[in-house]
Amino acid sequence: MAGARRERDIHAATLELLTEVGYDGLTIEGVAARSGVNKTTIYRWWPSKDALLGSAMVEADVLAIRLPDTGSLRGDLESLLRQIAALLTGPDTSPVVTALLGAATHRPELGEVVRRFFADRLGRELPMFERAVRRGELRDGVDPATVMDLLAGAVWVRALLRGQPPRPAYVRETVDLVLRGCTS
Amino acid sequence: MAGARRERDIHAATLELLTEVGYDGLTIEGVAARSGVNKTTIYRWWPSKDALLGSAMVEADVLAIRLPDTGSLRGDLESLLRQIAALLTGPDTSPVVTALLGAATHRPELGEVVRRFFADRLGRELPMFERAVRRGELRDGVDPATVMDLLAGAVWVRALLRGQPPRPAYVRETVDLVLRGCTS
Amino acid sequence: MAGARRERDIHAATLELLTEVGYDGLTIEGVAARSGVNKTTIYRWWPSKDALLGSAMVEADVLAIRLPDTGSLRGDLESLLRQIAALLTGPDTSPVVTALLGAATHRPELGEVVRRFFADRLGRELPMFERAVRRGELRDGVDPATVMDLLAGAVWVRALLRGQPPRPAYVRETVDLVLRGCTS
Amino acid sequence: MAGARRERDIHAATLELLTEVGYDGLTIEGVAARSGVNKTTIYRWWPSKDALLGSAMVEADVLAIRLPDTGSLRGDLESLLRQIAALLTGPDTSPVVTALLGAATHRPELGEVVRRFFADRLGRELPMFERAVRRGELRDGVDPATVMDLLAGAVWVRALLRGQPPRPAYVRETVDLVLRGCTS
DNA sequence: CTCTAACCGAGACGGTACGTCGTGTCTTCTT
DNA sequence: AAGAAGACACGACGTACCGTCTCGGTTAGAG
Repeated sequence: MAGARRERDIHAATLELLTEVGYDGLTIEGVAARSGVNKTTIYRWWPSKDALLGSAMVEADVLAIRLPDTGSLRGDLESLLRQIAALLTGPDTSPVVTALLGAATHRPELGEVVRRFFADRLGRELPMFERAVRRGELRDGVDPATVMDLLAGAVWVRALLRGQPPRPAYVRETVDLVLRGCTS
Repeated sequence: MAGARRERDIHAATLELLTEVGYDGLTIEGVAARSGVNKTTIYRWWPSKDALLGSAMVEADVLAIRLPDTGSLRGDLESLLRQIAALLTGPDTSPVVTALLGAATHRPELGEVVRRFFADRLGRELPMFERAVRRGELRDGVDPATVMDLLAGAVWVRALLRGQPPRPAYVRETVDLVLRGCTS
Repeated sequence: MAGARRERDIHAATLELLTEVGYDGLTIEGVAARSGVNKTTIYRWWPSKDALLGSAMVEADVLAIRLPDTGSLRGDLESLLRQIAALLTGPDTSPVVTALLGAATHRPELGEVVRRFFADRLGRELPMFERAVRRGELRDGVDPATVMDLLAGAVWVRALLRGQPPRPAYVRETVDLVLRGCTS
Repeated sequence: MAGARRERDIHAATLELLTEVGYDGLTIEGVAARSGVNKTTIYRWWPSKDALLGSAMVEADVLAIRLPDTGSLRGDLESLLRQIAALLTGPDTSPVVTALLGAATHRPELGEVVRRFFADRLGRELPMFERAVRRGELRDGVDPATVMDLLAGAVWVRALLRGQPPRPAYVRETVDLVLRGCTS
């Protein structure tokens, strides 16, 4: 049963190299060399580069988001969005996150990791919306998932497809627009 | 200046292979074999797989969107979103589009293609918003780019990150939510 | 000192595999799998594939020759040669024997096994020649070792280097030629 | 059509390494490194280690034998045998020759090389026997192939299986014995 | 209607990484 | 004491593409 003895070393090397050389520059041989482990050892435990990346990311909790509780939905959403924007643009996190999300579109293995993560995060965000409903900040019939799609999607499009880091003003603007739609 | 005599063949083979075997399965050698052209001929004209892909996609106008004019902003936006959703999920288009957008995150060359495309499309969408302003469907101070970020981003997140094809009801819901925010 | 408890199983598996897949196809891992023994167990008792092969062959007495006593040197030699030819060409024995003799040329360990075997067999053949001397079938000054070199060598060259199985007529011819030289 | 540009380098490296590290120590990667050629280049032209070895040996004419014409069959045969003995025991040639002959027993590809060589050499030796017949040194009904089998086989058995280099006295003894059988 | 420049095919190559197999070693746990 | 179980470093395997180079042909438009 057991598992790889040097798993931590291997995961660490994987993420280091990912940030340094990017998804395509990342090779199993490179990870082996960096982690001081033999190539075959990696193949023993992970069937593919993607599987390795996936487990490294899960273990490292790369996409971790602190769930805010600021007292208002507006504050909570702005906090969330700023964190997402930081993940997508921060020098440390951006290579890893974009690699993951980029590859997820054509790599079933990583797609699954991402889907699981999004489902899980949505579950953890629900209380935020429940608090908002109790405070009367949200009219009935608004699906939290849709709200998160809109806001996270906007930041994502801005940062990665338009190539414009989402600044605080932009975050406020999008949250404001969506919140108006959620109350009116 | 000129250009490759067999450019059309090569572009066609590129897109065919892209849909068949995906971004990573796509190789210059494969394109050469499929298009009946020698490998060196491809290298003569395109410095990289991404450059080739980029030019093939531009030429094929893969991301083409018909700009609607339905008489109402709601109708226009729903039409746009449905088209985007179709691109992201259609059996013919999805492999190409996701390959492009996935690779764009870590491939400067393709990122540039995407950014240019988005900027251009936004420009072509502006008249739609100007008509809406004239019709009084949009309060002042709403940035069309932000609206498109929100809506396109939501569809994108749904389709590619959550793995749930955006159905018509979802499209209506998001447009409704955003439009409420645009008028209130 | 002791010895492996499962030595017989291991030896059996070794020879089976040798006949099935040949010298180069024979692997320690294969022997372990076939004999139901752990790889480390084999390494505990034999330092190398060759050592294992050597001991398996010695134990199995693969090169065993019945020493004939037909009443005449001609009959004795023909009997011996036929046995050698059978060893070199028989479907069961040939893979083992040729593996051993082939490897002996560049594997000290197996070379030693072979040399010991040849020396031993010569010793057991000597009485045959002594009987012949007593019967006056052999002039003085003929070295039995040379006679055996000539005859065994001829069969060996035929069978393995020329790729022509030595037929009975051939055996008779060579024995006749050498015997003429031994009496004249 | 063409062929490998660096064929000579590769063949040279092959034979050098064969003498230095033996048949089993010889690797394609080693040959590539020694010859300054890339591994794939070797695989482009030779499907296996054996094929490479075979062509290297054919080209190098490793088993070359000068055909003597001393005026007597005895002289011719002694010359031949001394050459064979030298091939089998000389510091330069022995590794190559024993590797070839050892591997020939279980490597079809090399077996074919050896068989072709022996057939060819026998053809070139025939005139020697025809001269002997004309001189009356050979009775009718003696097959030259058998004579060569006996003599070459004896030297071979001595050198490689008994591990005793065949000295001149031994060569004379075997030739004498066989020649007696050929005339009586 | 040629001639010349642009383009192409072919063949060979050095190179990186792949994913696999087998080696021989080591430690720990089980009879 | 012997063996089973599992992890490992290591070396080589044979393969796929990469990107580059040289050489010799083909094509097609400008003179």
